[in-house]
Amino acid sequence: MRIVVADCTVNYVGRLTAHLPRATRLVMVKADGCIAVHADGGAYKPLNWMNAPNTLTEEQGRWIVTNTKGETLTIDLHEIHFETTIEMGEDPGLLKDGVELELQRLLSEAPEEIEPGLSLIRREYPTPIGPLDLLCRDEDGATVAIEVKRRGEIDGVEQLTRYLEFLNRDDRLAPVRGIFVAQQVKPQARTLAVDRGIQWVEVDYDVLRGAETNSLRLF
Amino acid sequence: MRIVVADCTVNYVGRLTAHLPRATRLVMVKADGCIAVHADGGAYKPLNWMNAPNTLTEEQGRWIVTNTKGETLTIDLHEIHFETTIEMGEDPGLLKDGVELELQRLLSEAPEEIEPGLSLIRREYPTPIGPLDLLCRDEDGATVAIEVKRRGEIDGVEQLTRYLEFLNRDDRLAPVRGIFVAQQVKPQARTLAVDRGIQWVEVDYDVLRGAETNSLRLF
DNA sequence: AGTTCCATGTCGCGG
DNA sequence: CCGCGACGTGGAACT
Repeated sequence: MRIVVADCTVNYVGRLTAHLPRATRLVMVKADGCIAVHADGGAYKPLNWMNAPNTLTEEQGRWIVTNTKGETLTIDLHEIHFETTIEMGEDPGLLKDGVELELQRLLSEAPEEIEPGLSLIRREYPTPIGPLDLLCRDEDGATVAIEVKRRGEIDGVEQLTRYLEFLNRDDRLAPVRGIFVAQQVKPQARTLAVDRGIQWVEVDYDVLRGAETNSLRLF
Repeated sequence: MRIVVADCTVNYVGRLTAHLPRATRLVMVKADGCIAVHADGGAYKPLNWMNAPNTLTEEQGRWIVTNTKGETLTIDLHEIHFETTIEMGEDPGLLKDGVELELQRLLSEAPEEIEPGLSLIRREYPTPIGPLDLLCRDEDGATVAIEVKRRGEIDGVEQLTRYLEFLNRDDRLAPVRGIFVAQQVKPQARTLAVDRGIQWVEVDYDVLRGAETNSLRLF
């Protein structure tokens, strides 16, 4: 990794046009070739950047970075305050736990947390427009399509609507009703869901994990 | 800005749980207090981070960063290879040009570029599911709902469809027809729009800017 | 390569 | 501060 702190002017021309007036900033060049220009504030996002793969051309005090999509990042280095290059080696990578897939797994093991009497038919039920998160049966034997999100927004309701349209054409399943499940369902998503005749349910991640722990304790 | 290159182990507990095994990485602490841990690859996004505002506690070889939401980032620094602190001063900020809002503004000032005879009723017209970009009246006095995108894709057509559903329930406005406007309308979006009885129009950003310049020249 | 969809999304604006 | 939508969204998984 190469680190340069310098007074610089930056211009980006590509999906939009952006300009950075002269100031002191950190320019970071990673081993994969990606470049980021950071100010001393403003969260982790750089002011300007160019992802790999790209081509870096170094002229007299000017770096020109281009990619295959015809985007260009030009960095004029007026005065370099500091520069170093450090060998870091491969990174073993990040381990994550607690994202949407995990929520789906927990719910597939405890569908009654969504609605009493609900039982799982299949997780990731395949349809021509993609897999439905959970296909269930309710206590009356009717089919229920469930879309799981961490945060429930309008997009998710649209997605479930498309699944329902398709599933209701299958005579072996129809009529199918939908439940939109999320840790938090946004007001607009609620409005749209109700308008479409879709129920929405909020679930608590910690409660679900607790439920799992409890059921494991039974063994 | 403080820059530390070190062998480190990192743990994040918050919206999810994440763990980084020991390896050499760059730790960046900005003036506003935000912290980012970068590997030597993987685009501009850090492996782990904590935005400002937060509290950094430094113990013996261990940094503990917490924020008001109860999230915690723990960085164990096993061996520091390099460290420096640099004063950068305020950044004058980024100047952008060519994004959606600008396009919407230009069109609100020249709706006839979308369709001859069109006049603006209101920009950002409020509806229960969000603001409609432009509400207009055509030369016959009929209401027209307009959704503006930089790149016209299916999502945008879906969005306009939802607005039309709601607007057409309002007797003071109905019947309302829709026009989908973008610099470029993708084939799939065109198909869906036509299928829904929605017109689509491509506009040229440079022409719109030219139109603005011309109208300014009249004064 | 193109498409779809998640994300500790982040960011900015308006209520 | 919350809600909402754009973003040079980025990035990964899958076709």
